Amino acid sequence: MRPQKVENTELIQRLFTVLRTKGYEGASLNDLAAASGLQKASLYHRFPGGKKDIALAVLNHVGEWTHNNLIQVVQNTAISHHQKLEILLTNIDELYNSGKSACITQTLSMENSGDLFSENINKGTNIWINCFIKLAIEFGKNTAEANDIAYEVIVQIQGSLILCKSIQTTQPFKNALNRIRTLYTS
Amino acid sequence: MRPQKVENTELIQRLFTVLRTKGYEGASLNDLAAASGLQKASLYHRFPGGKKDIALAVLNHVGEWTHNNLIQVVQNTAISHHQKLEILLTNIDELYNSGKSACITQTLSMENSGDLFSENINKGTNIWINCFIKLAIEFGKNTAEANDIAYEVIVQIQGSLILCKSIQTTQPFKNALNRIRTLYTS
DNA sequence: GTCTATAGCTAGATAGAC
DNA sequence: GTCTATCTAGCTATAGAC
Repeated sequence: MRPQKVENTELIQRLFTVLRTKGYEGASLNDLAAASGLQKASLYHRFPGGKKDIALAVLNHVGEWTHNNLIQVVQNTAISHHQKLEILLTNIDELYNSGKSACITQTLSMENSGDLFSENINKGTNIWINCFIKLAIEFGKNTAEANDIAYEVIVQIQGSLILCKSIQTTQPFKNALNRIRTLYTS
Repeated sequence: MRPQKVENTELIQRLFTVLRTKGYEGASLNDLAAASGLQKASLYHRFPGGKKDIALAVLNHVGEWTHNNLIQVVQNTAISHHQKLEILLTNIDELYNSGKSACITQTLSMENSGDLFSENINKGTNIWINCFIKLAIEFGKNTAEANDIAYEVIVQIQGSLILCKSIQTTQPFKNALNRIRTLYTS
């Protein structure tokens, strides 16, 4: 076989960037091809199902990120829950570029594209929530409190990202991360 | 002149519904025409600038809603600030269909469409924020507190709407409205 | 003011050479 | 595995009758 022009992880990373900024309908195959460094037809070779497959691969990639950067941190028995919280906040800050980048969940949840990915997004969101519940339990919260905290974490992240884009500053996202810390430590 | 087949406010209301659910790129002129009850060419007569004009008219309509349902309530000298808060919460609940409908700000802020509407969205968001600041002042908060509360209101609304769509329940939005009440009354 | 018809283009997707 | 060339369908937008 011929050698791959662009390595798989790098390829998906580039496609991820386009989809999170332009959205599913807004990102054309020309956009995706240009950003990926491949031609359209080559993208179809890598993702036979076309644009839908590309988006699913990107969502899958985000799932792996979650596993490596959230789940494994919370499951790590070698560090304290305070350390876990700080690592999670750092990783989330990095994922969203300190508030400069949008969340792929938001850009793939319009009605047209939404039907294609809603199940995927639903599961992904619940994985995040369970992660934050588990951490809250470690902080000594009871089940009801832990649930509330976890949902509030998602609200803070998603809401602040929207606000950052709307008023073009990253301050709300930084505030949100601090608020999340307070949810656990108070 | 011929009579209008669809009255202006009603027309914009219908177009608003399509854009908030499908987004700017996701809503085609065929979609917009079908939902409006007019043909494409008739839409161009009403909105000579095409799709962009339609979206701007919809945003303008939301601006009027804000004026009537938020600003005027806060400026009303005949009612207490507690009453104002409750009326605002009721109106917001209605605007977003108790958490079932998305926010137009979110659906029009992708990169492609975003450049067209970012100034409009920025201004609109700031009007909401100023509204909530003013109310917080009436509740006896100082300037810094009032600012924090106002930004937090936006985060709660936007974040909970995203969460509702992601996990397909409206509970987070209802919780958000209660949390907003607590921000003011505690 | 609304309509049918259509222009001109770009979208997603495929065929086949290398 | 990647490419150029191309297909068809859908898109935004316009022309012109009523």
